Amino acid sequence: MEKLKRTKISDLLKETDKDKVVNVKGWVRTKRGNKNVTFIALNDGSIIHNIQIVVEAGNIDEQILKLINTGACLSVTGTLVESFGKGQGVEIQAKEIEVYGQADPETYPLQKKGHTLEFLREIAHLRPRTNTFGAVLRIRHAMAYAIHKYFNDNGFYYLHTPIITGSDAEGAGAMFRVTTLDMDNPPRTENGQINYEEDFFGKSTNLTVSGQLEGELGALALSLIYTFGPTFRAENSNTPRHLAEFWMIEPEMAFYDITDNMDLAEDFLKYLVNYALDNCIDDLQFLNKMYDTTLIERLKGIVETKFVRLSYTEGVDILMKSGVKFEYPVKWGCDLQAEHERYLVEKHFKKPVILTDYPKEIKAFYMKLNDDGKTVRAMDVLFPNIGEIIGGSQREENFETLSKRIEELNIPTKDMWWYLETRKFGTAPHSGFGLGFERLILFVTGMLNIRDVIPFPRTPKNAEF
RNA sequence: UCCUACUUAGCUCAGUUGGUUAGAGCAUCUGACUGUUAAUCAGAGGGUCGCUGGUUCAAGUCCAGCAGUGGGAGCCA
Repeated sequence: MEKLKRTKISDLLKETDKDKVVNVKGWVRTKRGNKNVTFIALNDGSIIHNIQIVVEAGNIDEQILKLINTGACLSVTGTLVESFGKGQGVEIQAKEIEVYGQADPETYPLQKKGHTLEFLREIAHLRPRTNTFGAVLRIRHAMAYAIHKYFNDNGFYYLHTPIITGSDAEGAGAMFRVTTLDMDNPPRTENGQINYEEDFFGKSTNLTVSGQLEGELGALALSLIYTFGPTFRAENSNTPRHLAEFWMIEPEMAFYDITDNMDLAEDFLKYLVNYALDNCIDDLQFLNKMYDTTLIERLKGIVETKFVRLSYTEGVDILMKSGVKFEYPVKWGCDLQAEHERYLVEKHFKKPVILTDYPKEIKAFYMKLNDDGKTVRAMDVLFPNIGEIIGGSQREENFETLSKRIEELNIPTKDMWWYLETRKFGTAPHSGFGLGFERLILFVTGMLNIRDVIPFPRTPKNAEF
């Protein structure tokens, strides 16, 4: 007899052709019933919904039924029928069940009842089997796909920037060292320093903190590029918004000024949120019901709202006139604190805000200096609840101005000669920004902790899974 | 890294002024129930009270140190 092919539950629930024999495989969410009939809710991760398996007494060996508990993996063959129970449209009348893997109910940690997200973090190897993580991971996938689709459809090329980098002056934070030297007995130079000339690359290397500098090289050849890859920061940050390993999207565009850059960022974010609403509504509805009943409303709001665009100077003005007593007092030149950003986004405007033209002292060396000589063409996109979701700028394309900034900030140029050469040979106005992928997923899912929107979070003191 | 709160059964949590045998709900196990919807009902088992030390006749409870986790801050995406 020909082997019956497995049908995904997502397809079965759409099936209109009833009374046919199908095979379904998945993991048991709940089992209940009496001595005449047993009901099994089966989920295969293809969709948030389960399919109900109905086992009439006598159809399946009782010994096999006994092996089936929450968490067990089954292959079920049976007839797809319209359900005459209330909770579902269709169900499967089981004819044959093979138990692929049992799950001992005494030790299997996932119960039918809800768990706290903190507990689920301790069992990151099993949490994808929960409704919540299934929904988050499917949305995460959809967003990754939508990012590639958006850029591809708009003429951007996907540039793969290196994970291992030889420059340690990218200025975005502390780095993880990459080495093959024997840490117990490293080679030394004459004055006792570790001799990285004997290391794998013949120099000291680290994991990247940003693909931007290499991204600029790509943009100054292909015009429109983006990167989408893992990024590493060895900062001892313990917050619900930071990871030591996270994914970042960094478009870089030749011939874009700061306004073009803002237009792109706004259009891009709206496209992604809209994509989630169009393609992930089942999962969003689940999250909306279980975690945040204003989620879908808020997502729709983002798509329809025009983001506020405001200079740093205007922002400081609003904060000073607000009469609010902040823990950190505001004055022109200070870096804006979380409380300041939150006031502007959540209290004053109640919508996303793009802040521009920050004082040069509080921003990175590569940002283009404005004519006033005091501010740079930076732009931060601030979202409600999340804070800074995008940071970007028009880049300084003038060789002399850039060299002077690098000198002022005492950045070692030895490892960055290649970056500076782009300003020597056919320099061009260009802009770009970085979007933290997990922060986007936080916003789209309504989750509150960044550790719950990446399958295997890397944070200080945590690399178990 | 700083501030702050928390850590008691598999999970979520009570636990009074320091005082006899540390409780509940859910989960698990056993049984009942003719179609259930995180089924229901009855019964049973289940604890090194985060770790180390201290105070005391007596510590889950008070004190100190350490660890882990949550929240806030800084760094940023």
